[in-house]
Amino acid sequence: MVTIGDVARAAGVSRSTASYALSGKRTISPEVRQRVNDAVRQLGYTPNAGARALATSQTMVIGLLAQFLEDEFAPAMLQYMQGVSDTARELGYDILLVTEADGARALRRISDSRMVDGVVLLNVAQDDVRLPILRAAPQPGALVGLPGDCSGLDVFDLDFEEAGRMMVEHMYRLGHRELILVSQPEHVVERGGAYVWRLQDAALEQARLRGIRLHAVFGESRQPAIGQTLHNLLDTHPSATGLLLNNEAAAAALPTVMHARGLAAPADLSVIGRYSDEFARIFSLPFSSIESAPDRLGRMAVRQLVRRIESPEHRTEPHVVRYVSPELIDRGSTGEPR
Amino acid sequence: MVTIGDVARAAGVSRSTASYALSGKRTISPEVRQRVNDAVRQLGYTPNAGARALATSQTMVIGLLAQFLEDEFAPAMLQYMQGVSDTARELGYDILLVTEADGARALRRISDSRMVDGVVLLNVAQDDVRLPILRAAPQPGALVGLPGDCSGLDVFDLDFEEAGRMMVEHMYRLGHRELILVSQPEHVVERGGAYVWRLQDAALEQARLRGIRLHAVFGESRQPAIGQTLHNLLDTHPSATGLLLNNEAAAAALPTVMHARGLAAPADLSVIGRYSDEFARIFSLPFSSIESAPDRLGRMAVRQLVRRIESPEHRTEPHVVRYVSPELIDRGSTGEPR
DNA sequence: CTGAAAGCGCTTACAG
DNA sequence: CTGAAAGCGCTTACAG
Repeated sequence: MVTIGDVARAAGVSRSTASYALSGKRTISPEVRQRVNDAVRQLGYTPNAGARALATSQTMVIGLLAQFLEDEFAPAMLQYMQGVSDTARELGYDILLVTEADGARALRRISDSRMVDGVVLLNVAQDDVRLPILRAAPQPGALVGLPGDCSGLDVFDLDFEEAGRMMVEHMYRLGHRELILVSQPEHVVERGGAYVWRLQDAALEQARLRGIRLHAVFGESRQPAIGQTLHNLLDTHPSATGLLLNNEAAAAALPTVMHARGLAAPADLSVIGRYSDEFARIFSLPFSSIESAPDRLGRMAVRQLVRRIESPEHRTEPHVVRYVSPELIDRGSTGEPR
Repeated sequence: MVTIGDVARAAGVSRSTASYALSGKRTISPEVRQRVNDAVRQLGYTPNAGARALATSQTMVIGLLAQFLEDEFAPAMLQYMQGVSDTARELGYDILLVTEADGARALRRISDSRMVDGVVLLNVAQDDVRLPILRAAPQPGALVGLPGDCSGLDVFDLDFEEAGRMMVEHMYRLGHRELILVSQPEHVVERGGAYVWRLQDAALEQARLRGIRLHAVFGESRQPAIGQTLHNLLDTHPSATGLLLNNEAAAAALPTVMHARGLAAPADLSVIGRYSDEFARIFSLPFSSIESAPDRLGRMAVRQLVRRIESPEHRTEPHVVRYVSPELIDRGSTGEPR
């Protein structure tokens, strides 16, 4: 391989001068700079990443810990990953993707071996076993998803409480007085998926305030089970006039279920989901929804992470917990109760 | 950070002995080995990846080049990525995920800087601009998807020709004589997505052999456009009794379309798709389908790549082009024509 | 404005 | 069975 020594020789300068000419970290005479640049182009020189990492203690790589959990809706994950990956590249970083089931072990491995300058965690649980490891790590970390204890880490998440209130309030204003809320599977709750109960508790509280009957249930994340569950719910609560979905699989299944029952939204049933616009487009979901903004959350997490990585001042700044405000995208699926 | 020097000091041996004790590359007395292992545990030593890479010219990282193209169905991509990622980890490798739009540039960057020991390319096109770069690279490469020129690379793909023949032949045997084939969008063809015409051409040829009328069209990869296209097709060819889908979005849209038209499979229309079983489960697609085996293809690509990376003999072995034989998974959506 | 040298943390011939 | 030393390819104080 061609090294900086080769470049230096070709340009007739020392290795240090070649290095400085490339980094711009000290003033170099224009002629020398030109000779070095020419040599680089001619020889096709690219710095060896491992050597540079060893010398600078910077890898220019960000670790992305994603878990593909059986009971969560995999396609939704992809959008977070894209937001993280695209933003990282814009800022000059590559992504080390880790999908190991044992996230704690994986995190320790990439952190201890100094493969990464920082870490983004997806699928963060209430009492996530990866957090103590990340806090003790020399690299900064950013989370997408709210854990019970946010100390020592930057946290980004949708404001699920506000999302729950917003769903209920929106229906309330339209005149609805009995609603059904379908959340993610109970497994997700048991595993500590806080967003499930954050939205649900807030929705229940808001319903209580408004005198609304709200039937809150956990639904499967797979077809066709979730479709059957939706049928059962509509059978069991015939007087409910609105449906709230904090469950992508349920949203994807609902069109077929409504078709089968001869229901139209909003004429027969008002519907609000919670998913990304991209998701809505791919699956042509005709329901108004709270935007979950996965790309934006991934982007925010990386931005903050890189800020901490690159500047000592930011490194020691207090950590942030930042909520993305939910936004209701109107796709015309809500109206007055039938 | 704790280095092998710290370990050596704690164990009372030289750094080289500590290194050998850990690698097992020469015989070490049991007591010394024990002392070294104890020191490692006590100090929490993990080798620095950059330093090791510099010394060994091995990074234990595999590059994964994936492109999220507007006109392809993103969720399908995730399954290839999982197959690659899981297999890599099993074999001791991490994944550098690159999703840059300019794949050629990205490939040159990670290859030239020696960030990876090998590369897996997804979304390979007929005349893929990344291939010449990969052939010239010092690292071996494996492709998922068949390009026009396979020289110098290991290639893995579903046998789309056989898949096309199989779809037609299956319908023929059931008595069908007029079929519709919906492929991916024409953009995909123009970009060089060979699998589209490989399946289509083979299907057309088989139809010709069997005296079947086959209407082959390109369909959108997005909702609701693809739904409308399906409606139009069924309107235009009322005497067609079978539908073949080489288009995930079409498969996802079809249940709703059939519902809207009051059609049932296979009573009114026989249907065969081409997608993964995982995909079928997530979206509850009730159609028989040719298994596209993304996890298996990702797995095969990584296995072969690692074989080349790790052994000089395999390194120089002739390259392989390996097709996964299509398998028809019967979900009961085909029968005699109405 | 430039060069010689040390050092990052490993591995691995070379010597004993 | 073990140690001292060289070297992987960079960067960056230290000197001039």
